[in-house]
Amino acid sequence: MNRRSPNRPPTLEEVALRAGVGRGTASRVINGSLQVSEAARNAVLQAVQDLGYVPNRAARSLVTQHTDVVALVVSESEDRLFGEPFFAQVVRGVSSALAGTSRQLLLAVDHRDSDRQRLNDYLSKQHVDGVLLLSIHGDDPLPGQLAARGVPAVLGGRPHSAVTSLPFVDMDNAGGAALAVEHLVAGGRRCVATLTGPLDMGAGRLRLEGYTSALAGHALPTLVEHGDFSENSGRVGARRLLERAPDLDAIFCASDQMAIGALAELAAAGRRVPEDVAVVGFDDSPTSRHTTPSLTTVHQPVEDMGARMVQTLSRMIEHPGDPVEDVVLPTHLVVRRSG
Amino acid sequence: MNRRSPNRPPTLEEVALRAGVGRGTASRVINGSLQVSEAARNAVLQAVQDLGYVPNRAARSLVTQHTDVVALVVSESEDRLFGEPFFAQVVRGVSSALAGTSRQLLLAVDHRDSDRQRLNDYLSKQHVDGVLLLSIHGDDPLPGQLAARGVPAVLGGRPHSAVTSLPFVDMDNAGGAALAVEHLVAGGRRCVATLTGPLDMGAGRLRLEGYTSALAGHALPTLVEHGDFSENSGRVGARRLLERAPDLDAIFCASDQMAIGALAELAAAGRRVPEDVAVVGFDDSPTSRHTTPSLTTVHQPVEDMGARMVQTLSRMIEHPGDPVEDVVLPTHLVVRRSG
DNA sequence: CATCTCTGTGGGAGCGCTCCCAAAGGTGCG
DNA sequence: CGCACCTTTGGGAGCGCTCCCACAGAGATG
Repeated sequence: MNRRSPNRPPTLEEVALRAGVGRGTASRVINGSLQVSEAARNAVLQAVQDLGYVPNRAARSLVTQHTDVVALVVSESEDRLFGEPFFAQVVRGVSSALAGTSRQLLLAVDHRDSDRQRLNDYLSKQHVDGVLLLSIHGDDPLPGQLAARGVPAVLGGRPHSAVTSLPFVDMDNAGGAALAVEHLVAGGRRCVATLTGPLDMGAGRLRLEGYTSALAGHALPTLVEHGDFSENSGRVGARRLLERAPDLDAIFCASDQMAIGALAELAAAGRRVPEDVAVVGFDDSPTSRHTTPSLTTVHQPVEDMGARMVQTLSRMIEHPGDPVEDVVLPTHLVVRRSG
Repeated sequence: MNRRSPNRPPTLEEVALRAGVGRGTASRVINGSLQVSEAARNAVLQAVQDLGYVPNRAARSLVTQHTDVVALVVSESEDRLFGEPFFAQVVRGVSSALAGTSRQLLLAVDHRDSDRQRLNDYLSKQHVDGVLLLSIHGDDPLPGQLAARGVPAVLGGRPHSAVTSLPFVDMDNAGGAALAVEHLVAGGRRCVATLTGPLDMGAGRLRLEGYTSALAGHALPTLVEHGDFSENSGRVGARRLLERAPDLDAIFCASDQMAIGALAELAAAGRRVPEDVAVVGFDDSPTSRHTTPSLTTVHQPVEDMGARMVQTLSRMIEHPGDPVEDVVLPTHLVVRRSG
C-alpha cells in the first residue's frame, strides 16, 4: 500500500503516474503549454478526469509568487456603505469583471475596531496580487503603504489629496453636481443651497465644487451647509438652511440619503416640494424612486466603476511598470418629481 | 552578497538567522508555542520587527493543509440579491463575525454564465476551509457536492428540500408570515390574499406556509398568486388578484419589493391603502420606510444570520464530526402605515 | 553517414513553511 | 555522583508545485 495518508486529494505526481508520463509533462498539460504531444496531452487529461485532480493553489503560489487573488478593501468606517446599495453595486461590478479572469475576490472589510495591522500584513505581495481600495477617507495611510510596498492597487473614488501615486477610478462628481445645479437654475430657481458630504472624501469635496462653480457661472449666490451623506445629517442641514435662508427655493444634496432627510424636514416645515423648494439628490439609489415626491437625482455608473477598477488593476498586475491612467466616468441627471 | 533575488520579502530562515536561533525556534515563536525561552522569544520578535517579516501563507497552507479562508458563495441567478440590501447585510454580518477570527472572506459570486466548474473546483478542501452558501435554489447540486467532498459548509436559508446533510441558518419565515396575517386579521381584514415568492426557495415556500396556516386558524379563505420577489411580479400579481377577487381587503407580500409593486398597482386601480386594502411586506428593507404609504413589514435579522452562519461553520471546521444544529432566527412585525 | 538542429520529455532543485526527531542542557532524586 | 526526566533547541524531511536543465529521438543538412 503506497497509498497516501488519509484521503488527501490527488497530486500532480499521481496524475503523471497514471498517465504514464513525467511530472513535468503533466504540469505542461495542466498549464496549457503547447510543447506537448497529442498523445501525452490526452493521457494526462484522461488521468485528471479519472482522479478528479484539482491543482493545489498553495503549492503553485509558493513557487510562482502570485496568488490569483485580489482583495477589495472597504473602509466601512461610517457604516454608510452598507446602508446604501452603493457597496453592493460595486461588488457586483467587480465580481462580474473578475468572472472573466482566473482571479478570485477576497473581501476585506476594514472595521475600524478590528486591528488594522493584520489587514495590512495580509495585503502584501505574498497574499494578494492586487488591491482594490474603496471609500478611502482623509489621509488614510493605507494607499501610501501599498504603493511603497509595490503592491498593485487602484482607488475607487478620487482620493482626498493626490499624495499617493495610485491610479483611481471615479465618477464625474463635479460634473454631476453641476448638471444638477444647471437643471435647477434652468427651472427658474434663484436661491440654490447645498448640503455637502464629508469634505475629507473626494466625492464630498468635488460635489461641492461642481455646485459652487455652476452657480458662479450664473452669478448666483451659494448657500452651504455641511453633512456626512447620512439621512440624519440631511435633516439637520435642511433645518439650518431654512433658518439661515427662509426664502431658499432649491437644495442640492450630495447624496440621496441626505435628500431624503431634507425632504422630511421640508415637509415638517410646511414647504411643498417641488412647488416651494426643489430638491435634487445624488446617487440615484433605488430608494430615490419611492420617496414622496420621487427624487430627481444624479445617476452614477457604480457598477461600471467596479469593472473599470478591475480592468485597471489587471493591467497593473500583468504589465508592471506600464503607465496607468485615472478614469473618470460620466454621470447624468435623472429628472423625477422633486425638482 | 548572499542577498536573495530581487527584493523578495524576508523568510523565516532570515528571521532565525538574525535572531541567532534555529528555524524551528523562530517558527515556534511565530506560532505562539509556549516551549520557548524568554530570551529566544524576544530575539525572534525583535528580528521580526526589524525585518518586517510576514509569514507566507502559501507555504504554511501547503503543509498545514488549511488556508484560513472561508468562501461566501452567492448564487445570484436572479440579480435580486444585489438589488436588495439583503446581500450587503449578510456580508456585513459575516465579515464582522469573521473579524474576530483569523479567517479571511472569499466572496464567490456564482454567475450562472461563468463556468460553474471552476467555482466547484475552487471550493475544495485545498483552497478554502469552509463554505457559506447563500440563496440556494431548487435542487442545486452544489450543497450535495460539498457535503460529499467533506468540505464544511453552512446554508443561509433553509434549503428547498432537506436532501443534504448540511446545517442551515434561517429566519423564521413561516412565523413571520403568520405574524403578518394575524395582524391583518386582528385589524378586521377578512379577505387576505398573498403574493408568494419563488416556491423553489425555502423562503418562498415557508412564507406561503405561514400565511396558509394562519388563515386556516381563523377559518378564513386563502387567495394565492405566485411571484418571484421582484417588484414587477408584485405589480402583475396584484393585478391578477384584483381581477380574481375585487373585494379583497388585504395583501400579504412575500417581499418588500413585491409590496412596492402591489402598492403601485393598487394606486393605479384607485384603491386606497390602507383604507380599502391593507398591504404588508416582508424584509423590512430600507426602502419600506419611504414608500407611500410607508410599509408595514416583517423584520428579519439578516445580519445576525450572517454571524450565526460563521459561528456554525467555525464549529464545523474546528470540531469536525461534532453534531451541528440548524438555527432559526426570530422575526417580528414592524407596523407602519400600509396595514 | 556524421552532424546539427529542433521538438518533446523526465526529473532534480527549490519555493517557505511546519512537523518531528534527536540531542543538548538543566534539575532532582537516590 | 550517576541516572532519569524534563525543557529547549537545531535542523532534516517533505508538503505539491513550477522551473529549468539535460537528454533522447526525429528530421534536416552537408
